[in-house]
Amino acid sequence: MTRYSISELANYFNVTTRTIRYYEEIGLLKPERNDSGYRQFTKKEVTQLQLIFRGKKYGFNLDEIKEMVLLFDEDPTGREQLRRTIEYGEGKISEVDQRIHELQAMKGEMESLMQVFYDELNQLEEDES
Amino acid sequence: MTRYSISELANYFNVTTRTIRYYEEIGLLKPERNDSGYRQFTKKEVTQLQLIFRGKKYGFNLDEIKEMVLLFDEDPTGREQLRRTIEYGEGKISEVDQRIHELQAMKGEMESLMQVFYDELNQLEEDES
DNA sequence: TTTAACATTGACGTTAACGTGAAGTTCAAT
DNA sequence: ATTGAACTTCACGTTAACGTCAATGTTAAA
Repeated sequence: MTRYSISELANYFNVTTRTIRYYEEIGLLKPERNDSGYRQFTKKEVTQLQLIFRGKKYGFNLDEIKEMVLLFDEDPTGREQLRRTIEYGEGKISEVDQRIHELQAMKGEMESLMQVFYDELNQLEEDES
Repeated sequence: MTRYSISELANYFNVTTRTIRYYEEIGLLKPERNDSGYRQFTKKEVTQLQLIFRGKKYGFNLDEIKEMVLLFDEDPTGREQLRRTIEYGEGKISEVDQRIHELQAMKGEMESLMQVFYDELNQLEEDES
């Protein structure tokens, strides 16, 4: 199994090592250590970091992201636990869906604001002829 | 023309008056004042605040939002200025579009992560019969 | 006309998300 | 064996985006 050092990951994700250490500090990651105390990252942490940076980019804060990461980290055992996990996960997915819709609304708004400028420009070009 | 007080707007947008004052501090708003120095908000500021809160919700910081607000605030006069404004605006719109796509990707990823839980639950229900 | 609810400007406090040394340890290469 | 790069853990510093007083002025209603 491939192991990565902290600076390899920092380079890959274009962040500093401090950022990754901070994520461990607040419980977002729990990488293994080797005999001398160095962090050993695996594919699992890479996946988690991907989720983290995606989430950050779209306005979720680290506390919300933590909930998501932990959700997909533990395996819920037992029907009831599974059902709760699924319910929570569906809630998060519909939150994302909500954001998509509002972003689309925002885009529409910006486009209609732009329309004013388009009209003005057309007016100017017409006057020229 | 209808005028609004600072607390009317704060109530409407569900923020504190401090927030709105802060937005004026950093140049996001420039409301008129009456004789006694009270801020007088009009429809213009309402529109700007709408843009601000939308933007914030979707990961833009106040500096980026400031650029957008100022963009739709000034009337660019002259062909060249107008063209540059349109070009900039289109860039911003495609940034929003980009975010929409990535959010959709995120949603897809979360759904496939959930699939694992669905399968496990089905497995458990089957075992029961 | 006084009282309560609003407004104003400072100005210092707070929190999230890191930045930035310092002081020491480990490892790979010369 | 030594050097330099990369790692470790403190621990204090920084910035954005407000929160939270304090001291004072304004206004509408009783």
